[in-house]
Amino acid sequence: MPFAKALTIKDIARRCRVSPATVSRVLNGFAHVRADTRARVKQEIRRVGYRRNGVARSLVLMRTRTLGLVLSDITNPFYAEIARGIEDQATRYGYTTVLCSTDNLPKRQREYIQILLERRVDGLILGSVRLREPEVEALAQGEGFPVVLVNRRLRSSRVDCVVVDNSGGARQLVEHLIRLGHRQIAHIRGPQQFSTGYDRFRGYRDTLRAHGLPYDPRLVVAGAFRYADGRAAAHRLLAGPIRPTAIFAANDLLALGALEALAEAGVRVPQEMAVVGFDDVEPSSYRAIGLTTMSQRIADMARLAVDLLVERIERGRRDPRQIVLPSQLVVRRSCGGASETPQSGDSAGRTSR
Amino acid sequence: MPFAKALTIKDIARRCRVSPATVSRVLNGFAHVRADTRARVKQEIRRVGYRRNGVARSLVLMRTRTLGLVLSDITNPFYAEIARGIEDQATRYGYTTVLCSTDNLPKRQREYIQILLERRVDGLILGSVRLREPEVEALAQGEGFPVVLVNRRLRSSRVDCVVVDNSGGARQLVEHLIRLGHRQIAHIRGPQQFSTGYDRFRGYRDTLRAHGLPYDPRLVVAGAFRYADGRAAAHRLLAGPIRPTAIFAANDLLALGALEALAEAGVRVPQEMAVVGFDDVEPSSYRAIGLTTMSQRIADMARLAVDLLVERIERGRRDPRQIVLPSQLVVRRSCGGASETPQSGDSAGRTSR
DNA sequence: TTGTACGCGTTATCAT
DNA sequence: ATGATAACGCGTACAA
Repeated sequence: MPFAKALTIKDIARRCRVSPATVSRVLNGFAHVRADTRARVKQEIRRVGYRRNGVARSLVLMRTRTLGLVLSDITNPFYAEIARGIEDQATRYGYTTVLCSTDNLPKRQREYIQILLERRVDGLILGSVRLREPEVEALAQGEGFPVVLVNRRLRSSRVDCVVVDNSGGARQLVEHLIRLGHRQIAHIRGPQQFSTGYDRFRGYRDTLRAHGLPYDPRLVVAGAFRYADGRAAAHRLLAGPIRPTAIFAANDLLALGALEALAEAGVRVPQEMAVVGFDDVEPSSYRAIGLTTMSQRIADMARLAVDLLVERIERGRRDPRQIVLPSQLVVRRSCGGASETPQSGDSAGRTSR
Repeated sequence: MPFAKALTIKDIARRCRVSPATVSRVLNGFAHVRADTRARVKQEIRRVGYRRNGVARSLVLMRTRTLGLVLSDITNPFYAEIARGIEDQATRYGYTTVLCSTDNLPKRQREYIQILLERRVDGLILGSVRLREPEVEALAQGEGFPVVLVNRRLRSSRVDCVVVDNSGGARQLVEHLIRLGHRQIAHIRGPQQFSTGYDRFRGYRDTLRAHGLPYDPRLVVAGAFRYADGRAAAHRLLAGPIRPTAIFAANDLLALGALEALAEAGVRVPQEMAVVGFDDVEPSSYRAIGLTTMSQRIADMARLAVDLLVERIERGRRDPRQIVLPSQLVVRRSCGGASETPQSGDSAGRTSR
C-alpha cells in the first residue's frame, strides 16, 4: 500500500484541456503561458489538491535535493546541535536531510553511505569519520562526489572539512589548569582513531612538555566519548598509582561521567579535584554542574559545512577546503578557577536553548 | 553538478552481452537466470562499482522506503532519543528517515509535511502535533496516508498514536509530593494546545482535588517546555503571592530551568523547595542534578511507532490504533523523598548512554 | 533461460 | 502560446 493513486500532471492536463507540458510550465512558473490558461490550471491544481511527484522530478532532473547526514549518535547533545544546525541551513537551500547514526561503527558508516548513495542524495555530510578513511577519500576525491566532513577531519586534507582547533583548545584548557597551580593533570582521552581524540590528546601532551611538566602515561586513561566511559575512567584514575589534582576529559560527556564517579567516591570538585571538558554542551552550563570547558560555535560549524557542500553540489567547486574554527574557554566552577573570570561561565546568560 | 554520469543497468547489460532485464533479475535475486550468466553479471557489477538508482526504482515501484520524522526540536534530549529509536527501527525495516524540526511552529509543521509528501515518503511520524490538527486528520483519515503520532496525541482518536499515560504520570508525581507532606504544590505547565501539557496539567489539578487540596491558579505558571521557560517560570513563582513548598514542572527541561532559578535565588533543593519533572532525560539522572521525574520507555515508544507505521504501509492496515504506555516514577534527591526508595533513582545504574 | 517493449511522472526539445 | 515526444533508469508482463 504505497503512495496510492495520486493525481498526475496528465490528469490535470486532461481536465483543463491542455497538454502536460503546459501544466508543467505553470507548476514551475515558466513563461509562454497565457494568463487565463495559467489561472485555469492553477485553479484546478489547488481544487483537486494536486501535489507534484518529487521522485519523477528527481529522475529527470538528476538530483534529489536531499543531503545525507552521517554522525555517531544523535542522542549525544553535541551531535544533536550539529544536526539541528545542518537541518536548518539545508532547509534554507531547499534540501531535506536524512539522518544516520553509526555509533562510531565503521561497518555501519559504510552501510549507511552505500544506502544514501543508492538513494541518490546530492551530497554527504560526515561527522563520524576516522583519521584514515580510504573509501571516503575515494568517493570524494576519486569519484568527485560532494562530501563535507564536520567536527572530525581526515589525516589527508583532500576532503572538505569544518572543525574546531582541537589541539589549541586542549592547550588552552591545560594551560588554565597549570596557571591554577596543578602539576598532576590527568587526561581521559578519546579514541585516537578520531581526529578529535587524537588532536586533543596531543594538545594535552605537548602543552605539558612546553611547560616543563613530565608527560606520564599513567595519568592517561581511554574512553569512547560517552558518559559511561568517563565514569569508568575516573574510577580507574582514582584507583591508579598517582592521584592527580586535575582531570582534562576529551569531551563534556566524559567529563560529566567523571564528575559522577568523583561524587560517588566522595571526592570534592573542585577542592580535591579540578575537572575540565570540551564542547560546552547544554548540561555543562547548568549551575549544578558548572563544567569548565571549551565552547564551540556548533551552529556555525554546521552552517559552514552545508555552505561548503552546496557550493560543491550547485557550483561544482572542486578544490578541497579546510575550515578550522576557534574555540573559546568557558570557566566555570569545576576547575576551581571561576573567580578569575567572573563574567564568563555564567549559565544564567544562556537563556534561549 | 548533481549525481553525475552514473552507470546504468543498460551499461552493465551491454558489457555482459545480456539484456537489461537479466541484469535486473540478477540485482534483485530473481530466479530464471543461468548460474554462469548470473556470476558474470555479478562480477561485472562489482568490477565497475555499479550502484542501482533508487530514484528510478522508487518511481516504478511506487515507494521510496523513506519515512518523514517531524518533531519539535532535535536538540531537546527527549526528542533526540525518540529520533534515535525511530531511526534504528526504521533501518531494520529498510527505511531511511528524514528529519524535520518545527520548533512547535504550526506553519513550519505544515510546510515540512508538504515537502515530505511531495518527496513521496511512504509514511509520516509526527511528534509535534497540537490537540487539534484538522489537516493531519484529513491526511491520515481522509486520504488514508500512513501517519503515526508519537508522544503527543490528537483530541480525536482517529489517528494512530503512541504516547505515555501523561495524566497518570502527573498523578503519581503529585501524590508522591503529597505523601511527603507538601500542601502548596506549584505547577509549571506546558502549552495547553499539546496533549502532553494538557494531560499533565489536568493530572495535577485533578489529583489535588482528589486529595482534598485546593486548586489555586496562582500556583500555576506557563512555559513552553524549554529550559529558559522553566527558569523564568520559577522566578515568577518565587516572586508570587504564595510561596509553594514544591514545584511540579511539566517536563524535565522546565524542571532543570527551575533548578537553575532556585540556585540563583539561593533557595535550597529539596530542603526549601522540592522539584519534580517529567521525561527522565539523561541530565536528570546526573548525581549533581538528581531530579525526581517520570521515566518513559522512550525507545519502546519509538519502536512501536515505527511498527504501527510499517504495518500501515506494508500491510495496509486501516483501523486507528492508540497505544498508551505506562511511565515509572523515579525518585531522586530533588524531591527530598529519595530515602523512601533508595534502590531507584540511582544514576549509577545507568551506565550505557 | 533470455529479450523486447512499455510504463512510472516529470522535464526539455522541438515543432507548430 | 501550446502540443507532441523523447528522455530519465528501472521493473515487469509477455514473447521468444
